[in-house]
Amino acid sequence: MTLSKNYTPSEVENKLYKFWEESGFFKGKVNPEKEPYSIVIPPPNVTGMLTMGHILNNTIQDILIRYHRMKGFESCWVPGTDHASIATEAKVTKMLKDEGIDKFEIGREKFLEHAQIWKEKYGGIIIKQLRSLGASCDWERERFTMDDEYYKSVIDTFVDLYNEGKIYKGLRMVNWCPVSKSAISDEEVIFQEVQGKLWHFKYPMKDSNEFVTVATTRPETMLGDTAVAVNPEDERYKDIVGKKVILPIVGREIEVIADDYVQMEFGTGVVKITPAHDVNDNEIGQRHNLEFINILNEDASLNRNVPEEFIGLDRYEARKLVVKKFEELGFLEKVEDYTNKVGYSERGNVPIEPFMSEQWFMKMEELAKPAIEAVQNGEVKFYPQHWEKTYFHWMENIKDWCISRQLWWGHRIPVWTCEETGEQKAFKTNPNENSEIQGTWKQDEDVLDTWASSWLWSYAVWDTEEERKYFHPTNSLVTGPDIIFFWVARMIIASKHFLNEIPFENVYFTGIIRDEKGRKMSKSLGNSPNPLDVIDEYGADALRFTVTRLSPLGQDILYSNDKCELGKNFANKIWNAARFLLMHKDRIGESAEFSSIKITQLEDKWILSRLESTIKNVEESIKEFKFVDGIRSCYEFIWNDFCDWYVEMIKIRLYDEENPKNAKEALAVAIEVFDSAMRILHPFMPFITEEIWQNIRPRKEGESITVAEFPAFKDDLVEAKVEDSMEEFKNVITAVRTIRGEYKIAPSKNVDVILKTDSVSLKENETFLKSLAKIGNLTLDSDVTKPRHSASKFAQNIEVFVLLEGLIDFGQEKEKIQKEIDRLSSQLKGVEKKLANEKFVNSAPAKVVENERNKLSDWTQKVEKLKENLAALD
RNA sequence: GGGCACUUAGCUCAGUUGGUUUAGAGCUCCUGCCUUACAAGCAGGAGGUCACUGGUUCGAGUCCAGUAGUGCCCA
Repeated sequence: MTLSKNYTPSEVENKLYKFWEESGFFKGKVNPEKEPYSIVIPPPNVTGMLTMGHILNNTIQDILIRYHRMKGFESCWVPGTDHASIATEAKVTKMLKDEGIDKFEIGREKFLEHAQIWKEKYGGIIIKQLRSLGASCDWERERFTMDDEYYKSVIDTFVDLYNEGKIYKGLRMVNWCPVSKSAISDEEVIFQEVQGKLWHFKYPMKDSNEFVTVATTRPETMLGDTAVAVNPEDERYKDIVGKKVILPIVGREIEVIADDYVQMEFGTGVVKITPAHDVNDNEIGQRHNLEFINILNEDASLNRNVPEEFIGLDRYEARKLVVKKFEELGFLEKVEDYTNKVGYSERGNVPIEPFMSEQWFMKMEELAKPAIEAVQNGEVKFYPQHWEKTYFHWMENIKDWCISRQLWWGHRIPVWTCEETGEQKAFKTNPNENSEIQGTWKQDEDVLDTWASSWLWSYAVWDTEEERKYFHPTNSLVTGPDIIFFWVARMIIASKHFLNEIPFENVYFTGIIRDEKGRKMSKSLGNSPNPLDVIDEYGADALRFTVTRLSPLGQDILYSNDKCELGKNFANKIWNAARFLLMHKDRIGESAEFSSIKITQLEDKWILSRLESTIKNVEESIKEFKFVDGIRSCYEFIWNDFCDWYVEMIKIRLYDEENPKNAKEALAVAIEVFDSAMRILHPFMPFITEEIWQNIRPRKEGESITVAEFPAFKDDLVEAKVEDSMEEFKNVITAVRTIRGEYKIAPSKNVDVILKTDSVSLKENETFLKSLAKIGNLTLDSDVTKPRHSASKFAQNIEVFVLLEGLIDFGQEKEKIQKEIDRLSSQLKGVEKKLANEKFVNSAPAKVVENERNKLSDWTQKVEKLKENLAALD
């Protein structure tokens, strides 16, 4: 068979993925014969598209799952998406609006129908996109957080917690998103620095000509002020505490109160208090029994609790008008530029409003305890471990969770109120359809926070109880640290509370993919490449290789498309190595049977030894989640060991016309090794390894590398002596090549070389030396003096002399030798100093001291020889 | 204000429990090569007082403290 000179990923990737999926290699089922290995995907937003973040995240999951599949685990990777209440509802609302349909006019039922249609049509694109990355998910298990079964689990969970008394309704201050007209969680509020103003307003004292000056960044909220506060320690204001102030514009009398919260240094030391529209003011309001005046509608326009002319104004219009009024009244003292941090709604991308509203809350403190322990005692391990600190800090200061959202798309809160009796109760099924339950019941209008559904993900995705028991706890979760609170912590809480099991043993937190300048990738910056375009251009394997290679444990990644060259070049290198083997196979005919070959050649022993070390490295790296090390190890083995050295060495045997057996055996070993290399690399680069694996040897119909055995580490094949001999060999060749380079000897021209050594191994491998270093006459002699017309170099302790009659530049040669003498001498001083230090000799391990002694004798000898060589040039 | 991380070659990063000659890769750069797998390649080379200052130690890129800078999280 002939392969094209360059690897073309597009020609193989789709074809292979189709083959894998149709063959059902990715399916996981309960199999008592095998140990399970399971992963649940962090469900991407159903409205989402594949981003570079997903690429990194899912590549790592795929490495884990493919590796364990090959190791013989019953592996199962469950894919799916979440329903993303706010994001989806916003999209559907907008779509309807564009069609001239108002959400509220059509009502809840109709809206949900539209949403469902939208989801079927446009949702979950990302799941299809993951296939082009090579992700080996069990696609038949694709889950959605609003699937019937899953929906039921979420509702059941709510009802159970409700009945345990863990859920309550309360009037609280929440983060209100005026765009989605819903509460959002603390975690969905993004603080951004904003260049704003600090307005200084004068409030007149009642029955006096005095004023107090307050500073604010949000003038419109003054319409809801119900107090003015000073610090009780503040001497300046001691006498006004308890007095009344007339709130300008509104005309309300409000009191001056004293509270520790007020910072004397900030502004004038007097602050306005708006208990219904500021978190801190809210607390003060509670402490001082202040009136809570809500001045906002759900869309952040002003409601009827403000003077006539403000009613219905947008909050920012109202701000302008308030400032204008103060100016007119002469109560605007000054305006300063001021930078402050404003909370923005992650979804609506507008400033949020602290807003008093009736919401459902979950009591978290008790629930969190077992989840804290699970991480403390190592049941759940974090990689990198330092994220534990963040986890503990949040968990130990956990606040009650606002789980209601004023939306329709989601799990509707199953709390019902009896119209006749007013009784409130949670039901797992509609009480109106249950003849045993009396009365007419009306269900709560709100839906649950999306995370209150995805927190069951680790265990609610399994089909049956039997399956869950087999696959759960899952083995590893791979996710971003940005959702450590949203999701990771809550999954641990849910799983511990409901099953008394951990949801996963390991959590691997990926880094964040940034652009070359270190900026986060975002739509607005336009610095976020479309992964599908990257895959088209470079291939999925190249992209996988690149993100893995650039992604040390827990570190952010500075990514740019051109870095995929690295992976593309590697893929091409592998491709050509395979091509090389196949070309020789065509020429030579069938190779020998590997198992029948007696391995005697140095390079064969060496490559087999290196292969084993590589297997060991890769396995350890996967175990420790150090994927960079694993892929680096593969890269070095294939490129440096196999291609640069091994292939070059076996060429001599492959072209051995006199003894065809040599060629067949060499090819057999090479193919055996390469076959293993493909299997080791497969979890990282699935496509190219499959394509080559299929071609390198005859395979049966339907056989696949995805379910082939991962090479088992065989300790006895690691041979230190062989590796040492090979190092010596490589060093000699490099020394000759370096001299050739220094003296600009044409690559086609042979040189004569003398090696001052009695190395048996070198003697045995003379042919290779000659071939790889382009040597004409080669002499190995332990008892030789430097020929005058030669350049010399040390290869370890072997002196290498390259005879350069007529070419040698004595001046240059002397300079080089002198430089080397100087360098070694200074090194020697350090060693001598160490060895002269009694403390060192006494307290350092014997091995280390021994090492230093060896250095001393080696280098001393070398320096002597160099001096001799130098003298010989005079 | 509190916490977490990071700082090693021009760039992106490795560097295991402190001890392996000269702190390693890749990219970039320089030199020479279309050598019968690969120019997306081959061979060779240059390039670093490991952010700074102290400390612990016989010995520090590695451990500790402080300083500076960068990034993120929380308030």
